[in-house]
Amino acid sequence: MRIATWNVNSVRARRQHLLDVLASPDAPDIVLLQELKTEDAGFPSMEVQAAGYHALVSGQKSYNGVAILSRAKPVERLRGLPDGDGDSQARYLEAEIGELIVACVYCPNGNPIGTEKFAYKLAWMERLATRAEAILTTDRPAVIGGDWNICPTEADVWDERAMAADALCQPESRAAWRRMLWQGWTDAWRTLNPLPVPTPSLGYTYWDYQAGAWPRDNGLRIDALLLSPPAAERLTAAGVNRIPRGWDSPSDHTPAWCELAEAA
DNA sequence: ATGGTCGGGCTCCGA
Repeated sequence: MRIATWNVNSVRARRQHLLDVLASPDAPDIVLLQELKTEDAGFPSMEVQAAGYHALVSGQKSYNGVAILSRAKPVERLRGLPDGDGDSQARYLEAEIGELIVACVYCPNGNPIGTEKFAYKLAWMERLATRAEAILTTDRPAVIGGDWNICPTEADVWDERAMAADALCQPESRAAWRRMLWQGWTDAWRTLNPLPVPTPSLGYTYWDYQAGAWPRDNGLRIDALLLSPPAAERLTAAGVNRIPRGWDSPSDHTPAWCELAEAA
């Protein structure tokens, strides 16, 4: 079973790119999408269904928005993190697909640091950690995947100094990431590409639109799939599909994926 | 060289 995550930066602008990914020979069985930037009505449900996928969509006008696509029918478990106190940002969607629990996250960016946006980022990650702990206690195979807007380590960025003031690379952001690992989540890509890696850029999933970041390969690894222990036991492969980032008018992110063996 | 580029929706915000 192949599971992918992809921040499409507007599903309407990237409709054909999405359909091309879904129609490829190595298309994932489950796809987690972020930054739909549209209400549910703007999601290309008919075309996605015609491509062979069910879709759960949590859209929002202009900003955010997440979706879970699956060849097998997903059953919704949760829409939005608990304890949001009126939080209306569409950043979390959780479902079960058979025994597998799947959560799609679009974690807050948090820039610029020192503002309420950064405080919101950290508070949101706290709420996510609480939910993640609850998922772990089910002892079921589970995946939390998405755009984490956190660069986990210096090895996950092309130039640590250039990003030193960025919310994605702050110690508090990285601590929020490590907390997930300490809970017991396995970073699929990093586990199969342990440090030190010969070519760190093979893990990059995001390249800024500006300053020639893509042709210079000035990227970051900020999109990732975390596996609960029963899912991690089944991990057989992980990778980044760089091809869509090279298409015309691309998203600034490209899909990251992992492969789980079928349950014994 | 302290810039640059996207998408959405509207004259600016978020990334």
